[in-house]
Amino acid sequence: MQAPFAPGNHKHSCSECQHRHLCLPVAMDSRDIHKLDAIIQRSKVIHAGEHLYSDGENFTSIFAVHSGSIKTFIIDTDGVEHITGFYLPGEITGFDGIGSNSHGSNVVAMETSTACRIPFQPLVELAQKIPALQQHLFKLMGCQIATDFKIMFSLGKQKAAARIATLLVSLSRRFGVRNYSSLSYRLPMSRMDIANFLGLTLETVSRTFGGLHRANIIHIHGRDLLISDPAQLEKLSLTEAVLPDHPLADALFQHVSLRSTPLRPAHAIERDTLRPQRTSFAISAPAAQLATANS
Amino acid sequence: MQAPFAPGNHKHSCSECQHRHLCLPVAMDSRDIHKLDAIIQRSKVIHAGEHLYSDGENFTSIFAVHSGSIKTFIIDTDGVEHITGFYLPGEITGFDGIGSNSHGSNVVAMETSTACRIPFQPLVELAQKIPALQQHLFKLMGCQIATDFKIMFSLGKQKAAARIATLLVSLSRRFGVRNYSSLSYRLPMSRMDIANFLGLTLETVSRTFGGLHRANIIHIHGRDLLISDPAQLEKLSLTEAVLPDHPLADALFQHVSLRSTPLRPAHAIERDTLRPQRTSFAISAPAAQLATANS
DNA sequence: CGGAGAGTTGACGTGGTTCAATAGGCGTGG
DNA sequence: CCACGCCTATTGAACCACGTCAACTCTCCG
Repeated sequence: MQAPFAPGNHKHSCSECQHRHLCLPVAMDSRDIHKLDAIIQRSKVIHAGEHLYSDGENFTSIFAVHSGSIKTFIIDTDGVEHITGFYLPGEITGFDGIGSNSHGSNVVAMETSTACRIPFQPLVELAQKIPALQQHLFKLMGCQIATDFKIMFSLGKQKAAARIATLLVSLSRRFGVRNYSSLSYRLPMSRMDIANFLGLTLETVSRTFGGLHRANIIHIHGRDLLISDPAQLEKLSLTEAVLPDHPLADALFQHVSLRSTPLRPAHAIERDTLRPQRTSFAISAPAAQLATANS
Repeated sequence: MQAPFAPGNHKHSCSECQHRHLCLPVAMDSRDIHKLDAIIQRSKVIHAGEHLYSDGENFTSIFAVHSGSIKTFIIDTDGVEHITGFYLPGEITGFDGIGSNSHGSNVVAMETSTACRIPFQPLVELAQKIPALQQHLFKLMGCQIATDFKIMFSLGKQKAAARIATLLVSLSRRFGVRNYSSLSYRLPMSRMDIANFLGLTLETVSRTFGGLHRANIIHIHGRDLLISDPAQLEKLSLTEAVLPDHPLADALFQHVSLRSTPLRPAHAIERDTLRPQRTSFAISAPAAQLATANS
């Protein structure tokens, strides 16, 4: 299922890439970028469910998402999967394999995507000559670690609603940086993937979305999301737990909602406010500043 | 509470350090190590509860534990702490600050410890000249990321008993690599810290220890631990969840244990088998191979 | 000995899981 | 165009692993 990379197949230069302000090229001036181009292998299209690399493979490369979206996950001895991250265009993954020289994780596309393969050894040798590139690689990995710490906090301390709010806010910021709407986007992943990543079940995710919808914080229809109260969502994402006497508790929690508002069915939302926004976030748009940490 | 570092205070060389085979020096031959010595600031003693650095401080350095043990944690907006890792002698922490140039986490000593402060910018400049050092830094950060993925799995998917088994096995391996007993050691951290790190409560940790004790997998008395059935512990640490019909379920779970063995009190263990082993793991012992990923 | 902090144990509540049934989305084929 | 199947998502109800609250005990240390 592998090897979607045509070696030496770089029709496009990193200097023209729409994600050059988010990805590796930020660390390099124009005359150095062609050295990067000489290393990087631009990928063919990768369809939903196809692997970029798999658990146990030798570590040779890191990967930059070019379009679409991917997820990374590890598999335990029983074959249980756990998703460790979602990556959007311009974000880089695969660093976890450096330490042991073999990947301990898997990367698969969540939708039709493209990714750039960056052989690590040549990259490291280039970084040896270009201090700014070395520095940037350290920064990228540092960001990954800082992000992982936040995810750990979420998994360890936050309640379901806060975990989901955290994820939505993270996606919101990252879409925003990419010049997409930060308040209205299409979730790249299924409920199942969200649940897996957040350490919840699909049902809990579904119910929590319902609660956030009822509380008028978000409007969600399938994977189409509209954040109608970003301030409240942000607030939720920062809390450890929502106390039962919180003004939103009625709408947010199952145990309370049963004895409260009968509430319209979740699918009765105004589709017209949502649909026009439904641009597939796949490609295009000139990028902005340096990416904030992913998720 | 800060600045325990006397600048230029390096009485000892990294080349004589007992952790040179685990720490930064592994990447360098003897003639390069003095360059490291010129950068590194060996610390004064840091007592339990004292900070190496705190949330919000400018990022300037990473830290290597020299003796004792430390924990890193982040603090959310409500002041809730979440421990993100425990570090033993020879292990390095602080990488999370690289990306944003300011620390997003805190490091405090769990017992009287010493640590080496490694200013990052000089280190990076040194790495620019010494490829093996650059490579090793990438490896260290890669290991941290791979480790974080495993912790995420634990927090997201494993039940209390499996999380605790995972932690104990991790400590076991890391003590083993440092030439301490891997089957009998003293926990460097409190029940509260374990609970916090694993996303549990102190009470659940206590009960789970009790269960593992009753199942004769471990013997624990306060912080003194004896792993009497390493194979079972390892097995537990690999499972997502222990099924109710598992042979050990009787001893492991509260809900079952209530209707099962009345069990002797936890403190009725043979203290003589435990106490002689109770060497504070603080210092000494020539180290072995390259450290496996921490936790 | 006495007081404080750490750890254990019990009883009970609850957030989230589990199992199960139902509903919507979408491609295929008639 | 609708019918059908398949997959994803929603909703409901019962259960349980863990959290919460509250004693109580042990250990350490002055």
